[in-house]
Amino acid sequence: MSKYHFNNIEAKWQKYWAENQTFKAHNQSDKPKYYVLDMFPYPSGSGLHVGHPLGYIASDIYARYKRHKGFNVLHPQGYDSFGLPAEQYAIQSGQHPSKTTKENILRYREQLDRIGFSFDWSREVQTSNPDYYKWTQWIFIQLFESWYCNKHEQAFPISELIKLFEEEGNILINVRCGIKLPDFTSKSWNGYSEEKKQKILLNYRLTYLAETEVNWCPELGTVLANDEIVNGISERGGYPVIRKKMTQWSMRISSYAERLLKGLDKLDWSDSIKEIQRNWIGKSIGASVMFRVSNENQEFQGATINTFTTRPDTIFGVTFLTLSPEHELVDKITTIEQRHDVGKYIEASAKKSERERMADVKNITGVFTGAYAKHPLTKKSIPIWIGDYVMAGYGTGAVMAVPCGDQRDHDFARHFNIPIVNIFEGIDVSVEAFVNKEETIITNSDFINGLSYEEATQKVIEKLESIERGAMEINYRLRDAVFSRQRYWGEPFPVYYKEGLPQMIDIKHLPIQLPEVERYLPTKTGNPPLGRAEVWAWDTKKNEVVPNNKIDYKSVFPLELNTMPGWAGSSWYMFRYMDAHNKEVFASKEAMDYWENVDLYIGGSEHATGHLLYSRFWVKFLFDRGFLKVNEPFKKLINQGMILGESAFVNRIDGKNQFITESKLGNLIVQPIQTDVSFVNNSNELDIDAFKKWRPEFKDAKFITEDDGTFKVSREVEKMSKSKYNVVNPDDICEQYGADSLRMYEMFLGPLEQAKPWNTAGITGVHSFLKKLWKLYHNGAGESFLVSDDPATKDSLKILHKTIKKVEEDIENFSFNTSVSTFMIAVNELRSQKCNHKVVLEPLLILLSPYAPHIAEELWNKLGNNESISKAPFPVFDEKYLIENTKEYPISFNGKMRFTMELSLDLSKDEIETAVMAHEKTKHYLKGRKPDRVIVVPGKIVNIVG
RNA sequence: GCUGAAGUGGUGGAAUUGGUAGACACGUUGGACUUAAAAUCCAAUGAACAGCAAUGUUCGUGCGGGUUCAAGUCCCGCCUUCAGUACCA
Repeated sequence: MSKYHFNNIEAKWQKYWAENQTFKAHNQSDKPKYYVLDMFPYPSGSGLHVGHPLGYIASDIYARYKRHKGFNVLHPQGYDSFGLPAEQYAIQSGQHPSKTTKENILRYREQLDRIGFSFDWSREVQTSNPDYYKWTQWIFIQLFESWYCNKHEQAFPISELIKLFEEEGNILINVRCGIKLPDFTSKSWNGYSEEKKQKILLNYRLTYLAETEVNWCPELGTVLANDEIVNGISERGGYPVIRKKMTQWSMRISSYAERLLKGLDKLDWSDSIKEIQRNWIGKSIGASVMFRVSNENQEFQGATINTFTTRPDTIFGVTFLTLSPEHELVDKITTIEQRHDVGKYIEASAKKSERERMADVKNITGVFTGAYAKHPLTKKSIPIWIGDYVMAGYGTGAVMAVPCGDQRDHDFARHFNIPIVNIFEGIDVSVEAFVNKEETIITNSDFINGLSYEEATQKVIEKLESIERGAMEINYRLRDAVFSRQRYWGEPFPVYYKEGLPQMIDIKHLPIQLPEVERYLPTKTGNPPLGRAEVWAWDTKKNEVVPNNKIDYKSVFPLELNTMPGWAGSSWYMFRYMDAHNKEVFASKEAMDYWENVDLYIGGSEHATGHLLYSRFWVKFLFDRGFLKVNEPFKKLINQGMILGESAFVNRIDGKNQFITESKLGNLIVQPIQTDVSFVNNSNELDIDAFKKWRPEFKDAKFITEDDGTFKVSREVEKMSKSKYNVVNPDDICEQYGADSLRMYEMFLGPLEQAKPWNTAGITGVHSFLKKLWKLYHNGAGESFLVSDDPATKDSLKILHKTIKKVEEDIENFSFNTSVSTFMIAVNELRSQKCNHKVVLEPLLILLSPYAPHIAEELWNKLGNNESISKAPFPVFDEKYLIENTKEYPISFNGKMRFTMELSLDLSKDEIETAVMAHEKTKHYLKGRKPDRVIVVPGKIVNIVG
């Protein structure tokens, strides 16, 4: 038992940590608190590959470091266990998603345990667990029971809104909510039926049921949120997405747009991720401008088209209006002559999928409505067009077109021969629009002639406000988030329907558990899978879920058939860890007061516009309603980069079952066949026999090899994925090299936030470092433990303190990669000094233990310590060991470095100069010349010029 | 198009923030040990030129300029790659 048997050591300490609950966090402590969190994984069927633990290793290093630094550290882990893949698998296999999920979680746990994380598993959460989603449902109800007041920039209980309606109607409230509903007085409110009141209230609630245009994915049979679509196709599966009108639950995240934007300034997140969120929220300041319709159709004379513009200064350049095809007034204002063309155009554009519309950007299409509107300032009549370059979802779905100042308006005007009016001094706009607002001088524009963009904008807004035809307005790109999914494996809504109106189930009766279904597909009538459940009705007398055949619409009502999206459970889980088993509340006040929010959050940047935005929204809402003390979930965020795989390809000669080695490819036409990377060694040589056995069609394949008989593959770096056969399993690495090697190597690969390719061959470097470390604590042959109590040499102490300083700085800066190098250098130097002194070797283990906890625990134990190394305080850096009397000064001539010279540190500037000029080598380089001047930067450099 | 990040040996990547570019590791080559392999250890390794040699000289951080005694690092102008986003008015 003297060699470095990492497998035994690692198993031993993992067992020890579990049995002693070494990493259990307590909700009370004299120590300062620190909360380190990973984005919890979705437990997929393929298990973990070496890329997944990267962020977990980083957070584990930091958590362990903080413990050494005397913090009470909360470092939990759990599973985001609702989601599409388990359900897709259930559809194919008929197996219940909960079964698959449970199996996958077990497998994940095994894999995670093997890497030696310091998670407090007693706080584990699973979003698909009813004890957990009870509170997801509870939050949903709270959102339903709340409205947002812009005046106070805060959410309030809906009961207060009802009180306001009873007292003053909704006229002022609408202004405060930014909602456009017919006004009513308190008197008429009080006279409304209960049903009408409920319908009105739905327009104010923070989660609401509404017919909205949604992204429908026919292949997946569900709607998708904007962030679940990439390039017009679904993020999962890559299926086409079309626009469809459906009644859906939505979250009024748009109410929080301004606060979500402002809150970013105070967060310690990377600039890039903040910028992504800022762009996604997409604030633009401009004005609304109203145009009255004035067509011959008497009935709609006086209808008003509201437009949004960021360039009010260009208002005198307006020559037409464009409405989106979906605009509500299109139908009303179109003249009888134009009705046919308009109808055809709308039909055609509705058929286009999101993707086609995007691909079609260069094609200018549109149609004239026949109607005209009056310009609010010039009173001129301008035509109203329809064009699908105007989006229904942004602004008001209508634009005032200024062809001289906007390229799209310009293109449209030229295509349809609409006049272009120039309002820019000294600019030619006949070929393209002039869009540089900073250099604008306005002309041809009545009272704003000669003004700059800012001045003109302000004057125009003032004018429009005075004649009540517009106002300053702020618009956000951020849309309300669709919250319904037509799927089985998600949180059921705590909602039943009475007379077509949604009713919340009292929170006393939560959770509403997912019902059993026979199959996981939509019903024949197109209802979601929950439509197949036979026990899915709500009995308002018994307050429980009962069979559907009991529905009488008097006391038993049908339940909601949709389920919640994946981001529901992940939007608040960071608070559940604080008090994971609480049955009364989602987490106790004491626990939340103590832990506050996450100090350090580590996860991928792909969640920038999804999870990271939604959870900020929910936290702000829970804060408003007094359920939370904090209004941001994550103080500091680190986005770890992806670890990529190195795929291998064998090249098949076109049309033949014959493969050719890399170097002989020449100009041959070949098809690269992706092959399993386990058949390929470090020199890119293919194991031909393994490859032949892999697939029956390759059994008789012929191989044109290199001259030495080997066959070389082509390689390419891409995402690690089962379908690319380039997955490396962390279990295999642990088996062969140990978890400590895996942990250190993942850190060593490169900067945490950067994407980098995995190369198993390189792991021997850190692995042999650990072996050398082991030998440092044993006698030369690595036979017996040998650490001396003698005082250490000055040089050894210097190495130790250099290492303390560097490692501490590195961890604080999350430069874990350079720390690993620091350890390697330290161990090499200590070995060359034959250092075996406890005073040096003991602190070294504490430094190393966040990175390689198992070997550190083992050696720590061998040094005679009975407690886990994780309880040891971080070594204190002492500068006195690094102070030197002399220093190597670089001496350069004309900026070119020539040699170094050892000089005493207490020399003055002049003394250094004298010493340098007297040096033999200086004379050699000067070759008798006299220098123009000598520059001495004390402590740094001497430069001789001339 | 817009926004953000980044370009350094054969490879992954260092560089105290303006001060000896290429740390550390992989790979490669040579050597030691061994019957052999594995393991381990040692040495060399940016390029070019000169020299038997120690060594020396020149070039070198995407490209072109600039500031400075001194630039991978700062400034100006480009190029390329990656990521996010997009008829957003």
